[in-house]
Amino acid sequence: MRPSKISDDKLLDRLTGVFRVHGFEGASLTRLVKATGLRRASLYHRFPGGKDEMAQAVVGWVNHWFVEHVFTPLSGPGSAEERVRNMAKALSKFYARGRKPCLLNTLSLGGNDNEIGRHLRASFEAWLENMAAIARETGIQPKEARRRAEEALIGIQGALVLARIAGDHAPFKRVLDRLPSLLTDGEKP
Amino acid sequence: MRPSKISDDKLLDRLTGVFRVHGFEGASLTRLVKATGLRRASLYHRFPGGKDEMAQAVVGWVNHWFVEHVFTPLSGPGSAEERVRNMAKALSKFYARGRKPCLLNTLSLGGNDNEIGRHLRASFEAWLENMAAIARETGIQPKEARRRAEEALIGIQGALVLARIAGDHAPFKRVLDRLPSLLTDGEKP
DNA sequence: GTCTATAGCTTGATAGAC
DNA sequence: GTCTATCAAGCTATAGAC
Repeated sequence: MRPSKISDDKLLDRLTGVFRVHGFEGASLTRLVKATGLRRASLYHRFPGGKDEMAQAVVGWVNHWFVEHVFTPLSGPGSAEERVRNMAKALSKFYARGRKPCLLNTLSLGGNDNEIGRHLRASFEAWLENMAAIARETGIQPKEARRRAEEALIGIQGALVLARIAGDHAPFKRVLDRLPSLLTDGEKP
Repeated sequence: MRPSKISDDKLLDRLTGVFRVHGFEGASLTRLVKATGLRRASLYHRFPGGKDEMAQAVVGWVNHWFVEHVFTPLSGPGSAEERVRNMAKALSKFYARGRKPCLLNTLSLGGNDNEIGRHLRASFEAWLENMAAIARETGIQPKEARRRAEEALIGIQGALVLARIAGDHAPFKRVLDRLPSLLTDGEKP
């Protein structure tokens, strides 16, 4: 077989870029082709299931990125506060300091009672649980830990929406900066 | 001329329902036709500018709804706390207690450096400013008032995203319940 | 594995009858 | 003001050469 023009990793990265900005319906084959440098038929060779499979691969790829760069460090060595700071750093990178939208948000457009929707929900829940876990670890009661994890996720998602609509990226940074105290302190923030 | 099958108000309400769920690209003429009960050509008779004009009309209509049901009560009679509670009530209705997405979020998909994007930004800014104003009114310093308004908007938008993806509408209610203390108290929440 | 070419459907939009 | 009928352009997907 011929050599690949583009690695799986780079390919998924480019596809992700289109899906996270345009959503599923807006991610036309034409846009995906332009973003990857491959032709239609080549994309279908890599993803025989078509656009659906591309979207699923993208969700899996992003989820894997989160496991590696967000969840794993969160349960690794170092103080709880330090680990949350590392998560915030990773998130800042993934969202380009508020300039790139969240795939979970844009891909869930149009309702998500489908295969992709289930994947999105699972990723979302894993993220929530990982944040709640580190909160519990610092002595916060389970219910309150869950509440704080939800508040963290709400802040992140809300700030990304605000960044996209208003073009103001400062609130996103503010939210990230507050994560350590939100997720590790024993007192109400 | 023949009698209208559907009033302007109801028509815009149905169109809004499609745009807020599917975004601009996902709001196909077929979906708009099904939602309104009108045929393609009839929709074009009402909106000669096509889908673009429909989306703009929807944004204007929602903005008008907010002016009437959210902004005006916010600067009306009653205590500041009471007025914020009324806003929360109106928001709860507009978003169906977290079950309906925000038009500002879904319509801003794909970037908003266009005519509609400018309208979205203006609506968003007006909302922010109206919340900051009531905060200032209760003695909060301008900068802090702005910060609180942003936090309120972040909470609302983030909770709506969480509701859509996770299917959990409790956090949205929690955010609304906290609005009065967030926007009117003199102390940090 | 990538390419050109093409099929078949859906989209946004319009013409013209009533 | 609403309708049927129709168009060109865009869409997803596939066939087959290299």
